[in-house]
Amino acid sequence: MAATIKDIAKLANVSHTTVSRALNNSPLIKEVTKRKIMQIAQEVNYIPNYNAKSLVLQRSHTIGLFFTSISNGTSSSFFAATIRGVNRVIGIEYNLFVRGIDDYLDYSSIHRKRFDGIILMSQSEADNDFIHHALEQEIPIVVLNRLLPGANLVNIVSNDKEGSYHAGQFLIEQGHTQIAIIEGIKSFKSTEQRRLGFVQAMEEKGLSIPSQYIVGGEYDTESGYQAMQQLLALSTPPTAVFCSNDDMAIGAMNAAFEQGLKVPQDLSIVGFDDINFSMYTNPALTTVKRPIEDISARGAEKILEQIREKETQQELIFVETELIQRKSTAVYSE
Amino acid sequence: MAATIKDIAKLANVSHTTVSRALNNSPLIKEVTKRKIMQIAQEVNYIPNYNAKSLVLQRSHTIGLFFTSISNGTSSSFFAATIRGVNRVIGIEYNLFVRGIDDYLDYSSIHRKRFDGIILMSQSEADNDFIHHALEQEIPIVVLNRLLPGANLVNIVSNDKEGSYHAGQFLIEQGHTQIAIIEGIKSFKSTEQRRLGFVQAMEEKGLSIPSQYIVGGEYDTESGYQAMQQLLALSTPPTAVFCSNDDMAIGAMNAAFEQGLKVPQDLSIVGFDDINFSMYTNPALTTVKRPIEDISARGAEKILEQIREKETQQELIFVETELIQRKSTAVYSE
DNA sequence: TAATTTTATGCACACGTTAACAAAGTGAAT
DNA sequence: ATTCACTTTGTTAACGTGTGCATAAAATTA
Repeated sequence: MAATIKDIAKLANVSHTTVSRALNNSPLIKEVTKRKIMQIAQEVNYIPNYNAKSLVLQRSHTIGLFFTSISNGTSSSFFAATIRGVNRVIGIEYNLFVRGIDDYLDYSSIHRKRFDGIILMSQSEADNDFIHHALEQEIPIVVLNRLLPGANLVNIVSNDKEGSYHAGQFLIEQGHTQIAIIEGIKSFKSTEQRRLGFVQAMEEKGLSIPSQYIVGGEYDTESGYQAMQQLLALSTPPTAVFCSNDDMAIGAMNAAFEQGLKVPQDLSIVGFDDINFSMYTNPALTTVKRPIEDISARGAEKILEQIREKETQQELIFVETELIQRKSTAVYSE
Repeated sequence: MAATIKDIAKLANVSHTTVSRALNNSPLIKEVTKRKIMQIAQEVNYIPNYNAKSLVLQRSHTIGLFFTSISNGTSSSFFAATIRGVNRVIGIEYNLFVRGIDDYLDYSSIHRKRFDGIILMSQSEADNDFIHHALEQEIPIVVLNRLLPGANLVNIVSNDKEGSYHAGQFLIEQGHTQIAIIEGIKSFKSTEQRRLGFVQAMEEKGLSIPSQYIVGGEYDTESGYQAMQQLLALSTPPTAVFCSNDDMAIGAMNAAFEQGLKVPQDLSIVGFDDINFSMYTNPALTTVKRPIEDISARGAEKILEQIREKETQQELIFVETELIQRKSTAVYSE
């Protein structure tokens, strides 16, 4: 059915090698022949067989975009932004392959022949095995979102620690002293980074954080809701809460409303990420913006670069975060 | 580097043919040999080369998940839910390939050899060319989300018309008579269906819809916000608004708040989709639930079925929608 | 034991492409 | 005209796997 280079060869009265060369624009072929062959290829609607190509060239034309998990702890907006960013950069000559690491029982199917390169949106230390495997297989890899100091790969991360430091600092500047934090999934690196930045801001100003003011969440809305309920049940509830992501901040806001509290008059709330909806919550959410889509796009550029240049580079790229002040925070007043 | 069946053949002192058969569990091979070969394959950590396999078997082990567009008009939650649903069903022996149709200038690279099957989350009539192309290439395809009557494919759609009919009916039952609709992207089929259902509800009760009460949006939050501004600027603004999706409903709510209106006391708002956040808006959004993830999962099951049975079936599956009553709607009171 | 059937294995080619090497053609310099 | 260099094309094998057909080995039957 579908035409092959051999079919074209017959029509053009040349060998299939010549056709192959012509189509790959090899300088070995005379211009006239080249044009004739191109012409015929057009006419028979020739489409190269990528499996054959991949087999002989030992390349897959596939880029793997992996997440720690697709179903757990990856919010929709985060997930979508990542794919959008990568998709923007990767041309259609590449297959874009999307999976969660936790779908794999073992990594034997992850190897060089199947992936020209891997982009990993990494959220958990549990990914280390996967990364190790990829490096072992000598698959070019860029890891996004989670800092891996010293590893021989391209690493692009947002400066979460600094971001949450600014968030904490901001709340203090607003006169708050009773400030709580709702954390993300325990095993996620981002959870740790965001706590660290927050704690640093507190300590610098000599504020202590009672242990009841540090409460765990799961990065989803429901868990933010529950965490806030917990905080509000305390004998001295906080006057401001820093949430480790926007999803939880939205849940937290709801819990506050349910108790009849007003945000920001009675309670200030800060989120993290600046997802699409943050601008449209009521009140609009003050949050730390983290440019996921850009990070992903840069990751994609980097992986293409590595594939082109056929050498793995080591690089650490920090992307800055930015505090977006909206309406969910206010100056503390007794 | 990586072991091939020939390597195993040498180690086992058999031909590569025997190895191939053994690994494919052919009944031609003696149990003992089979076990021996399996054993060795394990030891050398054999991984089949899918390019070679695909080349000879004429199958790609790839399932394409296509969207009308990845960047325009596809909301994050919708996008993520779709991928989650498909991902849940498709085993890791398949490549899951994700792309937007609008990334393609022409469809020459979409052919049988490259895709065992295609799942299309279709939103626009502009997709018809693509569908036609797939059918022509005899690629098994299931189309989700958009009704294609009579086409020779599996078609899974939510009953949007009925859903919005119920939404309209509900608002009328609440005593509203001045009801507006904020529509989605013009070229999207869902836009039409949702309008149709809504209009039907109105007409059945003898309510007319003034043309100013039908206002266009783009399915994103910002456009819902603007559309609502438009409505509120009218000399007689509506007392209830049906929004063609939740994203726009959230934008609309914000516009209302900005004008000092209270939802639902001054204005009732209904959305469509029941995205994650709908439960957490303030007030929580009354909306029509559409089970995207389930639709996608069923689509994935269907495509696998078609691939297994090697015959394209024609089937139309309707998935019911459900009105979820929350707090953004109230009985009309003058 | 010989003939026949059944079972297990191997040979050789195919899938569609690229590439090293060989060969033929072209033109210029001697 | 002969040699040489260069340009263009063809021959052949290779990538890793599956399969029709031939064949060898084993089991069954006569």
